[in-house]
Amino acid sequence: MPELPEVETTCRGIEPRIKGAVVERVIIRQAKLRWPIPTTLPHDLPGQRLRRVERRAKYLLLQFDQGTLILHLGMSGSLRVLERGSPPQTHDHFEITFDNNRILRLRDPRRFGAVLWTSAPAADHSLLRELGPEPLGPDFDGTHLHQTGSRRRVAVKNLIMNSKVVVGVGNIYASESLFRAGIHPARPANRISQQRYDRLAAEISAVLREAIKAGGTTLRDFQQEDGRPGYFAQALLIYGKTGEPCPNCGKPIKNRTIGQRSSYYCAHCQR
DNA sequence: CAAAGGTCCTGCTCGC
DNA sequence: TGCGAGCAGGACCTTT
Repeated sequence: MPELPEVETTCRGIEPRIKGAVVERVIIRQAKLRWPIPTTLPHDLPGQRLRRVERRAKYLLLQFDQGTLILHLGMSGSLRVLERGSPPQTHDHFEITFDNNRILRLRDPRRFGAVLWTSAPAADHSLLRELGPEPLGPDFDGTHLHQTGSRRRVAVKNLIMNSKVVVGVGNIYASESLFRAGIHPARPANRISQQRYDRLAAEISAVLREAIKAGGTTLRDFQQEDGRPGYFAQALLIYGKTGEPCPNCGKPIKNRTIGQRSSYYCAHCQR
């Protein structure tokens, strides 16, 4: 799925093409996503102007006159902006047609994504209220990780993938940042020094920034709003490279399951 | 049959 | 014993 860089790429891609436009029509083809898409949207959204497009964690927030549409891409979702008349395909579940003849269309084969509506401030929504800091924002650093990690015994990989600790770090970038920081993914969170957490925080921010620059990582489903893939897959150092030589020491890259997720690491370089 | 980029929810364990 | 925080596992769904 879309991790933070893919959602940010989508956010930046769709914003200039639909911001300021007025909704003409809303179609729900498949309401059964993670939660049902509110059936009131086709009635309530037309006539409202799209004021802002923002990202918080992996949620996209489309702020209209009367409230905010909260979108999540789940594991396999993507959003595209197409011209009016463009025919929908399989797994195209939801779309908004705007008065500038553009369609914002959600595709999500696995249907782990979500489309929700709130008329209150989006930050107060139950899905957003308890989220940790943005990894590219001012409240995220090694001290934050060190403090949160100090009372937990979970593997550090689980710590940084916990959205209450820091948002936006998914399975790919967790492996990448831990490799770059030289920290073993299974190391207990309470057995890592402040100094090493400083390094880890810096690597998390750096790898996310680099991935955003490349338009995200496409392994299979992800596409940018114009249909192109993301190009950061070529820059991955460790993710998905089981058995290949470590780019640092040459020893074979290992793979094991940590917290029910596949984890890639070099047993020699990461301690 | 297993695994794939997410994350909420439930129910258990642990320590005070 | 009770409580809250932390934690593991299950659930959701389709495609390869």
